[in-house]
Amino acid sequence: MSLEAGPAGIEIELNAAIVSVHEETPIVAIVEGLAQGADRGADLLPFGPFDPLRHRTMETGLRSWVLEQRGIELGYVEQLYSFGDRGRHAEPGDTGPHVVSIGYLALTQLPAGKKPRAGWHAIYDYFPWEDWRDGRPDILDSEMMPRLRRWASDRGGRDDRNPLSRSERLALCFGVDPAVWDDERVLERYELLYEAGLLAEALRDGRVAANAWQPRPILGRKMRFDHRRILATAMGRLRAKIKYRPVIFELMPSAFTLTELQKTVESIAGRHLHKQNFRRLVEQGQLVEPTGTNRLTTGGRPAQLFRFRREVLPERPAPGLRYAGR
Amino acid sequence: MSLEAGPAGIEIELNAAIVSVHEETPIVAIVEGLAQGADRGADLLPFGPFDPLRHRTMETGLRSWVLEQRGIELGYVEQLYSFGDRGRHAEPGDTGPHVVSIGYLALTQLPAGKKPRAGWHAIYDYFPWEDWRDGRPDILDSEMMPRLRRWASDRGGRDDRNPLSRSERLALCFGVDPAVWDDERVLERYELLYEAGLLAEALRDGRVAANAWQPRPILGRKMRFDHRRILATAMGRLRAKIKYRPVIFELMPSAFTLTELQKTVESIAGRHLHKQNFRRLVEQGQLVEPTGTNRLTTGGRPAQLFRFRREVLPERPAPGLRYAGR
DNA sequence: TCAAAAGTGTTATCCTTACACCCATGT
DNA sequence: ACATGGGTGTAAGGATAACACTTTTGA
Repeated sequence: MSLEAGPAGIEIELNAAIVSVHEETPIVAIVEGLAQGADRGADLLPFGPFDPLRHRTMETGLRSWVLEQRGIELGYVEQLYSFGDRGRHAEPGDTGPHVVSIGYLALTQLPAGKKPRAGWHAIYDYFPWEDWRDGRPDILDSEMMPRLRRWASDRGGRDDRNPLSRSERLALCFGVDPAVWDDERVLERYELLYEAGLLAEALRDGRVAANAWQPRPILGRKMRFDHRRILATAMGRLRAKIKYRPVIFELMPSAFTLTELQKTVESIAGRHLHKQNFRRLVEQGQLVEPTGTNRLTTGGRPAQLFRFRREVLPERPAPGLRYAGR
Repeated sequence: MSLEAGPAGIEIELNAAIVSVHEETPIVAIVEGLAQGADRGADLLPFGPFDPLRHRTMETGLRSWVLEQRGIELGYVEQLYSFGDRGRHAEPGDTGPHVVSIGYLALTQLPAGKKPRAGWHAIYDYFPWEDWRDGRPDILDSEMMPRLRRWASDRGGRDDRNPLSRSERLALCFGVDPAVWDDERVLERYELLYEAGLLAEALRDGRVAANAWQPRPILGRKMRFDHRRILATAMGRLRAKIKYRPVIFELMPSAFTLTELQKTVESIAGRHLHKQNFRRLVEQGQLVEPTGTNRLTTGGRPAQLFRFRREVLPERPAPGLRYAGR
């Protein structure tokens, strides 16, 4: 897809974080270990060029090559962010066109009953600190917090251009002291880890020199370039969005039990929810309606099956108000 | 900035919706009436190319030409969205490189006491239906709703690929019947108006033929290309954001009264807020602290002056929760 | 003393959180 | 019968929404 665009030519690369949930595990479509150069062996998100001659919009372009490459017909697709950072993408000595990356979040269900083979990977393998369903992840206290605290007290704890001090940011992102862990801040945590030099990709970008006190700069499974950043953006956006838009149903089959729905939300949110409150929320949000049938294979009492109630969309103003009416 | 990139060459255009508030009126920086071709006489947002050879990131590029062009040192800057639609930008017969537009929201204060002369314009002149501070805008019932209802019942009220019917979308966007007016849906309203052919730019894009029953397709002040769309995105994002991030203080001087703060929020939200509830919100959100001084020129009882309490950032998880703890 | 705007007090209501408990099935 | 998950009732606490009222200045 190299178009010989001259020294300052620009190419658009579309990157897709295609998210699904399989057996209570959020997974993402990847291309395994094909990255070259400094990122050899790292995973990639599916990506492709935007060719304005073939596709009217970037989203149709993305849908089309995802279908070709992976055989996936995407439903929900949302643009996340565009990056144009020089040096981020290029190999040393690279003279090719400059690449602007545009990240997308897509949600899909796996073909029912199909086990995700190669081509998918558990998202929390890339962000082990984000899954609190079995309590606070050990890696936080054993590997991360000590190094982060050292980073926070380094250089006077201040960075240029940032109104917050390093330790304020640390507290905010990682829920220290008065602050609490906010599951939506996936990207902010990723960026702080990147700045603090705790991620492999920070080294390859030459952003942080390998320090004596940072012997193991690799946290989580390796991923190429800014692809892990795009995935972090996707997870943060998804966690935020399920709170005020019914996107979770993009990840559900057409009929499901309330427990299955809750488990799916929990897998995305990375934490447990209170059963009854969750049910009340779903119920009084009028998000679902019973199908009238039961699931008998629960291992206990049979569970009612529900379906998504599309009518909520025109009905409710979408929760999430702050300042109130008058 | 034309780089001769070949037939399929791509250029990145950065567009800035630079928003401020002057005397309870939200305003935006514009370039007046300089658009050419089909949009002659329409206003433009400030824009400039992204040159990866000069700027490491797109945001620094944007900051730099905004400073050059307008002498504005931007504080808060946020990327909104990237558009690559073919035909949207080009003149008929155009053979130049394809342009991908990236929209940004920036917030700034006017130099104190300075009247915004040329170069700024009231945002609600572009979206007269968005300002509900003096009650429901007349234009809705006199000009818009009749035409929108006709559009909704046209063609069986259904569009391909959209799960909602036209009248459902109309109700949702414009607060018909059970639905209420949601101030955040600025972009959705804009897009619906565009689809329904009520905006001048829909005609120029050839999307909607001029119909007999649509004699006046011009609502609001004219703006070039997709610039009004970018501005709509910016307003929607800003209205949403002030509810869970303290960005409103980017629009305030360093000291202000609570009433001034409320008026500023109201000007952005496009509606009135309950005085006391607003104060309680600010107070128990611990967003401000008294400076100890008063403003005596209120026209009535002097008002306490406050300043933004930066410490809220590390303290509060940022309001806006949906599913709850445990 | 009166207009104008700042700044409370108080209540009804709803939503959130969490407690504990009951129900229907397979083994 | 009992283990296993499905499925409720209800009450305490807090946030919200709306009432109307008092205070302090300038003219």
